[in-house]
Amino acid sequence: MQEDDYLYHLAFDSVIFGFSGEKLKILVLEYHNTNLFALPGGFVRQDENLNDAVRRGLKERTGLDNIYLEQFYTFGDVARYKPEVMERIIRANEIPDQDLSWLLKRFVSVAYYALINFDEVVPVPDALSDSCTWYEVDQLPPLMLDHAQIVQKALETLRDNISRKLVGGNLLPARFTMKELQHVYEAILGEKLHRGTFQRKMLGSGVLKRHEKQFSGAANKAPFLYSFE
Amino acid sequence: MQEDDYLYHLAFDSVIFGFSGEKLKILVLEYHNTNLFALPGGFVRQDENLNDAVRRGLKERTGLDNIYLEQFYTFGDVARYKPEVMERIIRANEIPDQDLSWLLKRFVSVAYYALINFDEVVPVPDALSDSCTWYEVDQLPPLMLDHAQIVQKALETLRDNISRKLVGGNLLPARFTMKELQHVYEAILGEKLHRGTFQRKMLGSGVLKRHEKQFSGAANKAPFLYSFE
DNA sequence: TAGTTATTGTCTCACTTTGCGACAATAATA
DNA sequence: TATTATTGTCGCAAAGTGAGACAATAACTA
Repeated sequence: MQEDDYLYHLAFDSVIFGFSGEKLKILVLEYHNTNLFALPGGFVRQDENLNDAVRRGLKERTGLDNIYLEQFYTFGDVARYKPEVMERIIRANEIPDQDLSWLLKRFVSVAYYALINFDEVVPVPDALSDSCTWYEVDQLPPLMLDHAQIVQKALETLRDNISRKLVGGNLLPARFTMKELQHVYEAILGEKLHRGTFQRKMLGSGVLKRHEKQFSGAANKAPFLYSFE
Repeated sequence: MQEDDYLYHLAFDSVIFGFSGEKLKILVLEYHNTNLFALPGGFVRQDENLNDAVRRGLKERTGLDNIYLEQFYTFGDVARYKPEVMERIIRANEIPDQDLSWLLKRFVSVAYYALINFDEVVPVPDALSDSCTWYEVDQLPPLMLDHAQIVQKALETLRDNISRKLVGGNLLPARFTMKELQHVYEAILGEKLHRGTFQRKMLGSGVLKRHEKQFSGAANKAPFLYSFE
């Protein structure tokens, strides 16, 4: 990690959403020996597209390519510049001698949210972190800097987009039941939806393909499986 | 304009919308002796919030404070880095000796759109430009770098937001007729709207206050004036 | 002064969308 | 064969939307 490899003053942060146990979750890093929690993020190489840098970061944390990804806001307040926090992280890691002063400068951060299939992922911490772990969005640890605000805005944007873009399926496996899809919507919107109305609207949208039934072994009618497109 | 005053690699661009003659227009700069057209933009000072930098830029171009302003995307492709363009602008201006090499580096640009009342503004070019002029959005001159793409995305975002945020009034004087408001919507959406339906929806939203009538001198029923909130 | 004209505010009517309950179908169990 | 929980779908009422119609009206015309 050298000074000249990256664009000064510019970072990115990713709010990586997953869905499990009927709850919406995001990935959070914990830095070594600091008790600091943060969103996965990174820096942009001199010769790298911003979007590609974010995809590179996602690949490193999740192992996945081809993730649904959307940029939603760029955070550029002076108040988010707290060099003592970065210093604490660097110190705690006893990084070998090199010029890290560029890391102590002010950063503007471009924020993205990603939607991934929880089951496909084994999260990997970055070099400075002990862990990369799923947290329910309403039970997050205290996040450093303005990362709680970033999560908040990601959630708002996701809520605005969920009905307009039919994007909820990215949080599920390739095939899923209507009930599972409804649970995703309910977790994102934070409210119960009417079963009949939900099913009617989804089927009416024309983007769902119906497949064979899923026989779960339960003593009741088996649901169809669906996929998008 | 010194190197250390500004954040490296970071710029902003503003798509400033106005409405006149039933057309949607934006402000475009033309640089001295270059035949280059560009969006108004600028750089962020070391001790300045990103949003404040954009407001500073708007104030300089339009003279207005308290502008309706929204960040909509950050453009960070490597392809938008074309040092020869910036070099051409600098050369054409015969700027006195100082270190301008930072201007020749790659920039990531945060884009905003603003909505202003056309009649309140006398556009002011910046130091490098001959003019700052209104252009109809569908009759723009060829814009440098990726600025045409930025305008396109601004328009899409504005279209998405117009119905959700009741934001159209920012393009009109404090008091306006229902017909004028409808023309704003039609210009943004690019389609004709039904008069009765539009009026019903606007009045039903509850955010319009009705004032005295406007007697234009025409041989017909005079319309009411409205304001927002 | 009375008729004319263009525009405005509102209404009606049909059609679509949405919220919500109900009912038959069905997979496994008793 | 009856029972139970869940699913797919339907029906109905309420709300929202698109499009035409009509009376009201400001100024002009004869």
